[in-house]
Amino acid sequence: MKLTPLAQSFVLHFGEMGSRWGINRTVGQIYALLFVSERPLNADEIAVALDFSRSNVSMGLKELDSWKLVKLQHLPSDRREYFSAPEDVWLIFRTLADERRKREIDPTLTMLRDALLVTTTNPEDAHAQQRMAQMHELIELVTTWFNDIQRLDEQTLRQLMKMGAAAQKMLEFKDLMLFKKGKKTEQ
Amino acid sequence: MKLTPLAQSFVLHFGEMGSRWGINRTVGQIYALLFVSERPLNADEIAVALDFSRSNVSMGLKELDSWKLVKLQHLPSDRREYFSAPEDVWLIFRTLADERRKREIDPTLTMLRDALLVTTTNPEDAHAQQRMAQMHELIELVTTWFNDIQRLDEQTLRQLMKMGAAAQKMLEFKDLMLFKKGKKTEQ
DNA sequence: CTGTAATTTCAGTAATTACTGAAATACAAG
DNA sequence: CTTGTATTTCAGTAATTACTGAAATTACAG
Repeated sequence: MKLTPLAQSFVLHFGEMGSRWGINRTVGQIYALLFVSERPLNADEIAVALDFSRSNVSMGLKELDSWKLVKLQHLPSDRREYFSAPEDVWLIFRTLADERRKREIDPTLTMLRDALLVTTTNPEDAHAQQRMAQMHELIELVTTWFNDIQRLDEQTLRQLMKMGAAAQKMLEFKDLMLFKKGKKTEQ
Repeated sequence: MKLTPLAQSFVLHFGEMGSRWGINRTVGQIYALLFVSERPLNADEIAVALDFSRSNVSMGLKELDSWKLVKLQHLPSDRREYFSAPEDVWLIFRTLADERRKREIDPTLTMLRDALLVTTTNPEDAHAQQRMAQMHELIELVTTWFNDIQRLDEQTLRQLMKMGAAAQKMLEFKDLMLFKKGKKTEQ
């Protein structure tokens, strides 16, 4: 298995970018390789293509698996495990977003909620709590919204995004629609 | 400068979470401290409060500055520089999102565009390019949209987000509104 | 079962990243 | 200019994280 220069540069780029996230170089490269590959690859093929040790590949795949980013399958009369990235880039995006929320946002929300429950007399703490409340509200709002958006089917999502700034215009029309008709106003 | 247990746990949490991003523990803690602080702090105060070396604080502040996340000011008849986090959490959020886009998304878009310009005969490369095109389209769509959304003023944004899943409902009404009236349909 | 191929684990080591203290620089005030 | 205080830089070191090869474990065909 030899990489073409095109695939090579894609893979290397993802290795670099990987480091800018929490994800490491190895994992980034492995995923990039699976992503552009025409067919599922087994661990040895990956190790050869990227020139990593077999065990490093094993650990990388385990990591990707924990992110639910790889599909695992077997080929007829071949005991080895074959890995691939999902065809659907939207699915990949959602999976990534979900997993990152779980790991990077949820713990913070929990911490903030706990901190806000503490009763305090100290004016310094009172201010800190006020700040935490602001942060909590923002995060909650953004993640809930993002969550809602994410649930939409791809077609709708695509339309929604293509509309982009038109969203504001829609909001101006909001009152003309169902929302204000007898229902209590938002915010 | 002595931290209360409440501030302490907030600061420590941000140190930990920092590592899950690219940002390091020191920088995370410094920002958390500035965020909850009632008043701007100078570098020495930060060093004492967090028990870091003065030079480490200097580097951390430099890093935060490169993210445009801190405000710098001087107090009357005090030569030292005082740092603070913006009051407005939305502003912080936007700044963070902008900067992350610049650092983590834009380089990838550039790489993808370059890779897609390469003309190739190889069927392996053809497939790789197809995959890269999918990825490129997705990223472009999501970031453009996010960009548009971000430009809205806070009030509108807040409404928009509170509506959440109602967005889908709005889309169903789309055709009743201006959009289809003589204009070419999207997508 | 047994034997073999596939995979994972893990202790040791390499590589990277974070942090410190000392020295250099900046600059306001006399 | 000189002095004193604030800040940054940077070389060396500490701490963390990534990676490897060997050994252990697992999977499964015969």
